[in-house]
Amino acid sequence: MNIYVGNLSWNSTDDDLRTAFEAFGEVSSAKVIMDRETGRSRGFGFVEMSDDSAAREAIEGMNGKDLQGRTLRVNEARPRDDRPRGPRRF
DNA sequence: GTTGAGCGTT
Repeated sequence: MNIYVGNLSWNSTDDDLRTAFEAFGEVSSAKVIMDRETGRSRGFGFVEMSDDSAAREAIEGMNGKDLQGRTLRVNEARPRDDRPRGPRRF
């Protein structure tokens, strides 16, 4: 189960996400997306959980919650292939 | 020591 987590604080890290979601179940993977060009946080991330039911509980439980002063936006993630990632056009 | 809507580098 892939989970999208948005509205993160810019100093939030992967471990912050993992720790926050491990309260609801087993977190297989947690990652905060950083801007590849600037190296700074983009303010959102993804959490992958093994148990789907725990993931849904985490979504309902973490959505609207507060992490490092920012209100979280939690939802089920979309497939990655949904967006082109090829060479940037000018 | 900057900024604030969104869906990730493999």
